[in-house]
Amino acid sequence: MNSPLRPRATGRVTLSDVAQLAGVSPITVSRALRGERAVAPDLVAKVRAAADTLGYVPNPAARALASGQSSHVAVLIPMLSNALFVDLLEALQHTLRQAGFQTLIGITHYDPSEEETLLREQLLHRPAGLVVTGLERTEATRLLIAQSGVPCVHLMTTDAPAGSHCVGFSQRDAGRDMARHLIAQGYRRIAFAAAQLDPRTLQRLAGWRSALVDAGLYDEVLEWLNPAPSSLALGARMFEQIMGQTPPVDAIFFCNDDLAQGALLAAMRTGVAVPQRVAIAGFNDLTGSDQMVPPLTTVRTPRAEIGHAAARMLMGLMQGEPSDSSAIDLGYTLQIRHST
Amino acid sequence: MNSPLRPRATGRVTLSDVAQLAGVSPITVSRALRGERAVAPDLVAKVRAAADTLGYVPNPAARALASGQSSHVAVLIPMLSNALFVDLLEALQHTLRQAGFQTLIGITHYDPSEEETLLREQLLHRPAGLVVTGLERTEATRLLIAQSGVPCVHLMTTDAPAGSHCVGFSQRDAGRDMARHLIAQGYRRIAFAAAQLDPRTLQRLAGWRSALVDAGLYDEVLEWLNPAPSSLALGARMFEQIMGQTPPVDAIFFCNDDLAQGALLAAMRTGVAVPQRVAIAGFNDLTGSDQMVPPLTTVRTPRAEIGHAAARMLMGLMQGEPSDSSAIDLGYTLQIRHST
DNA sequence: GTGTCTTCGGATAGCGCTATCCTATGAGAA
DNA sequence: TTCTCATAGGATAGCGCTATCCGAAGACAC
Repeated sequence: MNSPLRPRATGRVTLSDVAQLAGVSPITVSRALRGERAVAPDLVAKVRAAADTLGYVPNPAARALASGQSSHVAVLIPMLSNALFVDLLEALQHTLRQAGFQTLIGITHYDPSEEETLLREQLLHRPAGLVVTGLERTEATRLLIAQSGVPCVHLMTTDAPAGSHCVGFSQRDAGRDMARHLIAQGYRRIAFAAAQLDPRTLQRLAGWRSALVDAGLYDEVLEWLNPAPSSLALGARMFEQIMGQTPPVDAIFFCNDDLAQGALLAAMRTGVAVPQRVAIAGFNDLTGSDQMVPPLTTVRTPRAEIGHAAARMLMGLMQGEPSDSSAIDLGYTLQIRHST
Repeated sequence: MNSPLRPRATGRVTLSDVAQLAGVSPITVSRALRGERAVAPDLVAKVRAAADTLGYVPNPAARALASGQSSHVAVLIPMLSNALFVDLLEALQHTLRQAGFQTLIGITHYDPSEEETLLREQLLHRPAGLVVTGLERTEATRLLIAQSGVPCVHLMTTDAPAGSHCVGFSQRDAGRDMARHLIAQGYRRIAFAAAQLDPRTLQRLAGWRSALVDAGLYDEVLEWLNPAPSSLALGARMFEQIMGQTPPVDAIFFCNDDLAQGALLAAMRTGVAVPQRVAIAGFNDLTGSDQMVPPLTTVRTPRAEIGHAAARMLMGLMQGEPSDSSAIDLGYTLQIRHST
């Protein structure tokens, strides 16, 4: 009596097997298992039991083909060598995985055209959801996202344009608050040193600038902007350049901890006393910043929380939860240590 | 005349559209595009042209369903917060992407049972290939890999069991060579400090041990093993513990750069002269190690090369390239700097 | 009792591709 | 000439699931 009708070519347990065992039609099994439509409770139980006995697992490819939608979520982030995004990604993936979604990671290297390429590739796979970083992208990319109809969440920002969804915090406010902290500490020539110059960095710059302008301390020669990628080595180099400036700066706010750590090490090498001669502040509170000598003052950003929140928000959108546009602001905290 | 037969529900360009335009049957299009079987050159050209005009892109789900195989490669690595694996992954993904494969990343957190769970999940998606880290895993995992029939490459190791494929270098030899370097430098009480205690760390330990035994310098109290995850903070803590030991050690070989960097910072905080009072060596040559004060002596490991080689090897296997078992040894280089 | 509406199980028909078998054609051997 | 046999295109039949339409059965009002 063992399924004389179906030789079952691939050897895998299919929906029909479960249906046969449970004594219902395949479509009922599909519905019972997905909870897609009302199915009588006793039938659901019977189907579940049958699925368990047979060890049934749905075939994602078949599901994707029939429904026109995969269980993939494409995530586009600038870099994995930035610990910030690693933490974010782990949180995101963790939450999505529990709901049965696979995470596909694309690394844009801060390049909008690379982002566009990656997005096109990912869209072919009809992802169920999309997570992108920031708001700056090519017009074509924006259009692709909009026209694809795939729910999309933007990371690391809070100013959502109409119809879009964000999770992050205000980079600008964070930059301003750190600058204010330095001003409150009595520093008067506070440089801002940045690399990569991605949009979020520039927002921090804007925040720093507004604080300095408000305090009447702004001077454009205090802006040190370098488009090269961030690294400890670059931080060290920039530190040495900035220290050569006259009149001398008494504090440097680096746009991220990598640069700040490099600067701290350079200070040590060259015997510059921190924070006596010059104060140093960073951004992100990466691992190790608390271990520096002296421990680095920085801005703690809620990376894991952003990841979790983004995942939850996306899952809401994917379930068709209506929501015109929304932004979740998860804030930040100044982490004052001894380098300022 | 515009395809009166096919209302084309989804609106996407399908294989049949291309077939119609090219004036051949769908299966011929499939074959021409994949190069799966001999197709007349002029037909191939015609099909290619038709596909280009229509902007045809294959549907991965349909392909996966029909062929029973997806274009995914599952990659299981222990951690993304370890820069080593980030570099590896980027290289791997880069090479695989060019060949049209999607990379699905699973993070095991150095936990064999988590690896098993992840593998089961991934196998449901019938990946075309599999990349795993190291050789240590549960028996069930090993069996799953073997029975799945999915081509698999093992990273970061060179001693391949029969029928398996590896890309890496000899962790043991690298550990031994660093120990020998320290011995040659005149150090006599050389500690080995390790965290996480994953198999690769233990192989480095074995290498260190053999070098010390050979030199008659081995003493088991020189082994400092801590199962906690590696971090700068832990490196600092271990450094302080080790420095309290009598008779005093004159060199410490840390199993990775995170610990070593933490130790270097701790040395600076506590005013311990490196390398005069104690030499410090690390492993992996992570970014920043050259920026430390003093610059860290370490072992440069070919992470990106391993990623590329693994991708190429896997693609060979996926194309059915016969190969009983193989191992690619990409070596390592001692990176001698001023901390020793 | 009849009509309307809701609820829930099933039949049917694909989703877009590939595996497999089949057939037409022409080359080469006997 | 006749019989292989290799070559290359096509017809057919799914892969395993879900969308969609249908209809039976019960609830409720009039």
